[in-house]
Amino acid sequence: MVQKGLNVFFEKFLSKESLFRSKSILQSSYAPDFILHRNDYIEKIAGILGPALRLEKPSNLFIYGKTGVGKTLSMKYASTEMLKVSAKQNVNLKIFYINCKLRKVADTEYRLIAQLIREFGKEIPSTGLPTDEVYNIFFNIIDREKQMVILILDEIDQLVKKAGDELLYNLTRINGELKNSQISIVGISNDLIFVDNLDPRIKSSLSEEEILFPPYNALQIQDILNQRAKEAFKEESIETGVIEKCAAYAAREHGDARRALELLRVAGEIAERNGYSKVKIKHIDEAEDKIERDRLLDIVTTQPKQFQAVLYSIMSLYTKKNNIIFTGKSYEVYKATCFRAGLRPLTQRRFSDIIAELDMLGIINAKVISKGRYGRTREISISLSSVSESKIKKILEEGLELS
DNA sequence: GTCAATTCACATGAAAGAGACCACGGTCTAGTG
DNA sequence: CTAGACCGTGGTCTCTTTCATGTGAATTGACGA
Repeated sequence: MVQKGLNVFFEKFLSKESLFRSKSILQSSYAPDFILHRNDYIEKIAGILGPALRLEKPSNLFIYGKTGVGKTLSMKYASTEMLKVSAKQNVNLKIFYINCKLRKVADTEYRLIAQLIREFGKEIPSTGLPTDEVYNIFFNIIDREKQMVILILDEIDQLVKKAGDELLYNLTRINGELKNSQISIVGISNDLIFVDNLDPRIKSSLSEEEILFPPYNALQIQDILNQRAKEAFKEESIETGVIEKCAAYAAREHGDARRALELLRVAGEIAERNGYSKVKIKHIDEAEDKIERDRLLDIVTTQPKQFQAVLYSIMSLYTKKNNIIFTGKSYEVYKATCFRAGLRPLTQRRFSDIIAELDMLGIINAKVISKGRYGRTREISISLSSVSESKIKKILEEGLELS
C-alpha cells in the first residue's frame, strides 16, 4: 500500500510543472558570464596581475571584503580570463586556486603545500612525510621549468589562524631561491582586521597591493537577483516584490549576495513543494526561517559528542530558570550530563574552549564579564526560538543516548 | 568619603601527551618455477 | 626467487590535559577630613 502511494506521489511530482528552469544558477558555485557591479574591481585585479602575462612577477595582492560580496567570483573570473590569454600567447602561466577553509584539504602548512603539489599533478601522501621534505618537493617541481605561478589563497585568515603565519613567510620568501620561476600570492580574506595582526615582515610583502570589496547595496543585490532569477526561474513564476524583499533582507545582512540567492532559491523550493504557481512574499519569510533552522540543525548534528553534551547542559540549565548562566554552574551540569551519557568529562579548561567555540558558531552567546569580587566568568545565553530549541534538545538527547 | 590593595572565579596561553592516521624500509613467509 | 604480509620507526594532526599566568571590578581596609 505504502509503495503504491509513493508511486503516485512521484508521478504527481513529475507531472507538476516546476517553477525552476535551472536551479543550479542560484547555487553559489555558479559563475555567471556577467558579473554585475564589480567591473571596476575586476579591472583593478587585472591591472595588478597583468605583468604575469609578460612573465614579470606581479605584486602580491591582498583582497578583503565581507562574505558574499563577490571577491572569489571576481578573482576567479579574472584568472580564467588571464589563462585564456596566456594560452593564446603561449605564456607559461599557472594559476592555482586553493580554498584554505576546506578541512582536510588545506588547513595546515603541510596540507596546503601537499595540495599545491597535487595541483601540479604529482601524488603526495596525505600524511607521513616531514614538512621540509614536502617543501623540497614543491620547490623542485616549481623550479623545474620557467614559469609564472599565481597562488590564490581563499579564506587565508582561516589558514593563519590554524597554522600560524610561518607558512606565509616561507611562501613570500621562496622567490629569492627560485631560479627559473616566480610566485605571486593573492590572499583573499573575510576578516578586515586580519592583516593588522600579521607579522610586519609578512604584512609588507604580502599586501604590496590591496583591494577592498565593499558590500553590495540593496539596489545592486536586486540587479544581481534579477539577472539570475531571469535564467533560473520560468517566466511569470515570481510575484512582484519578492526580489525586492529578498534584496532588502540580504542588504540588512551586510550586503551578502550569496545569502540573497540562497534565500530566493529556498523560497522557490518551498513555493514549489506547496504547489504554488508563483513564489510569493510570504515564502521569503518561510525560507529565512528554514535556512536558519537547517543551518543550526546541521551544526548541532555534526558536532562531536562532547560538544553536544556541553550544548545540552547549557540548554537544560537555560530553560529551567530563564536567566543568564555562568561557566561554573554549567560545568557542574555538564559533568552530570556526562555521567548520564557515559562520557568521560573533560577538564574545565577544555570546557571553556568549547563554550567559546559554540559561541563562534553562533549557537549560543557567551560574553566574558567580570563580577568584581565574585570573579570573572562567561555570561551565556541562547538565542534560539523556542520551537527550534525544543527540537534541537530532542536531537541532542537522542545523540547522547539519554533517556 | 576616598583610594589603593585585595580577591574571586574563571579566562587565556603555552607546552606537551595520547592516539589516530600514514609512509617507508627491512624482515619474514609462502607460493612459484 | 619473489610478491605480499607484517613489523618498527618516524612523521603529522586533532583533541586534551597540565601547569601557569592574566584579568576586571566589587570589596576591603587604611587613611585623612
